[in-house]
Order: sequence, then structure tokens, then C-alpha cells
Amino acid sequence: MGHHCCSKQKVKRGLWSPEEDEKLVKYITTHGHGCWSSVPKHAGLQRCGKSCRLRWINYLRPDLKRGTFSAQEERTIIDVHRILGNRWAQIAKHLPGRTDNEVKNFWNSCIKKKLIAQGLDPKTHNLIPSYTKNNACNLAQTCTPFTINSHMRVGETMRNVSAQMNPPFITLPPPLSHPSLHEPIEIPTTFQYEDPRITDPNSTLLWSIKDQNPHATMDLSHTSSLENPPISSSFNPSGFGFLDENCLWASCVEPLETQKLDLVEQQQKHPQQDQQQQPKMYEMDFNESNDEKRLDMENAYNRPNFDLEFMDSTLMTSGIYCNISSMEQLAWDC
DNA sequence: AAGCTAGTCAACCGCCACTCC
DNA sequence: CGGAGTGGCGGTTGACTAGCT
Repeated sequence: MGHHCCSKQKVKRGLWSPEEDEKLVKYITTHGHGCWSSVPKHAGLQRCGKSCRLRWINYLRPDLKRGTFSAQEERTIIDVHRILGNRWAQIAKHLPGRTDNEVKNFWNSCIKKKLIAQGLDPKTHNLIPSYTKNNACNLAQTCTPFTINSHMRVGETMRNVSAQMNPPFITLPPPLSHPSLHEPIEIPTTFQYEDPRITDPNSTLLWSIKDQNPHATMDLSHTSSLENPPISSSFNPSGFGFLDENCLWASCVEPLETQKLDLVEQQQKHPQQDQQQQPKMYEMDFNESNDEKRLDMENAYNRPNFDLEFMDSTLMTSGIYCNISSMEQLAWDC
């Protein structure tokens, strides 16, 4: 059963001959495709319009790159796939000269296997539980969903904004190496953001972003809330982090997890004192029972104004994105 | 050399969303 | 409002090829 336009006419199927290609290219370059259903008739082809369209888009288009994917392209595919999932057409928009079909094939035939070989679930980019159990890294958690904890002090009160973002929304890169396989990328475990507008050092607002690796924690000290996304950022070539007119990112040596461990130790030593003096760390992880919040995130993702800059900064601070322009281009397709 | 297997990739299929009448 | 036509997309298939036995 074919498409509507195919059912009415006797159409040829299978591989295209050079003659057919020539006819199609000749017609489209002179007339444009216009209505695809009328293309085969005008071009003298015994194909359905849909087949012509596919052939043009996937093979005959003059701006196609073809050839093997570069390491950079592979990284881009993995990184965008981590966010968008199997939205091949959207992923392909980040790869000039590549088609969704090409990206999809490359993913299925190559990247997918590499991720599996690294013990990563190609769908979620999280560690596969069985792999984790057998892995020497001895991760206590297995496939913990990506979590954002925002500890915000508003006046004298702490307001907690926390969201769990199950894949495919955002996950951080795996703890040991990036799955692109071409080159290992060091992932900074902690980030500290200093807002120049905040003069009181005690008014620090914390964001922690945790992935499956408890040691790969991103601590964004006082950053914008989800409702107020960070201002557009630019890549800081000096190292991890970003510089822009309103934000200053800097990598921090001490992982948040270490800080938490210190807290635990101090709590054990001075349990009562601690409750009063230590900065409160409210945890409100959204588990699977909290579908409503998760749905909100999904809706937010599907909205045109989805906070891509937040994702941008999230990925960039993870050190996994080398080409910021392509991340900024995410703005168009959601 | 022949047969088998796995990988690659072009093309198809089926579905959905949109537009037009 | 609903159906037809169309474009677009993701999943899947199958032909082809390279490598191995």
C-alpha cells in the first residue's frame, strides 16, 4: 500500500537508475519541485511523487555532503540525540549536508553499537544497569534520572525548585568518558556560577545537576530559574565555563558530592548544631510517581520557547559541546 | 571458489499533521 | 466540520557488499 499519490498510477519501485536521476535533477533544477505529486509526471518518471521527493532530498540534492561522518559530526549527533531522542530530522539540521536518513542509518549501524559497547543505553544515554553492576567504577546508583535541584534563597526563605528530567530531555555525559569514542573528554564535576548582581556572598543559590554518576555533579551557584533562563552565553575558550555580560562561570575543584559528604560528617559530629548552621540542602527529586511535574517538563520541551539556552549551558558546561552555534540552532526546531 | 554472515544504506511503509475545498 | 490531498517524519526492509570460513 503506497501513498495516496502512488495508488493512482503505476509506479516503479526500487533503486533509481542514473537516467531517472538525470531526469529528476534536470526537472527540479529548472522548474523546482513545486508540488511533488506532479513532479514525476512533468519529469517523465514512472515514480510516485513521494519517491521523487525522497530521492531528491536524500541523494540528489546538490548541497549534500556524503562520505563518512567526522568525529565532530558524531559528537554532535550523540549530543543532540541525548536531548531530542530519535528526531532524526531535527538532528540532521545540526549537520549541514546530512540528511535525516543518513543520520538515522549512521546511528543504527555505528553509534548505537558503540554506546552499547560502552554500557550505555542508546535510548537514554544512561548506564545500562547490568553494565553498571559489573563495572569497576562501582557506581552506587544505576541509571538515576537526570535531576536538577535548585536551592534558592528568596529573602529569608528557601525556595526549592527541582525537576527531574527523564531522557530524552537532558542527561549529562557518562562519568568516565564521552561516548563519541574518538577522544575522551574530561568532564568537570562541579561548576560555580557567580552572579555579579548578587553582592551578598551568603545569598548563594545552588543548582545541582546529577546524572547517573553521583560524582558527576553540576553545581550552579545562583543561576537563573527555569522561568528566567540564563542570558545567552558564549563559549569561554580559556577552559570550562562561560562568559557573558551577566554571568560568570568558573569551574570549581570541589565536587558537590564531596561537600555533601562533609555535611554528613559534620552532621554526625554536631547533629543539632548542624541543623541550624549548615546551609539547608532541600532535596525534592521527582520520582516516577510525580508524573505531573514530568509532564510539565515535557510540555515545556514541546513549547516553542523551550529553554534551549539552559540546555545549551548545561551541555556546554559538561564539556561535551564544541560547537556552540549548533546548540544555539536548537532554538529553531522546537 | 563458494557459501555464509554482518554491516551499510537506499528506499519503502505507515502514520501524523497540515492545508484546502 | 469532515474528507481528500500532500508533505514530512521515524521505523523498517531488503538489496548490495565486504569479510570471513
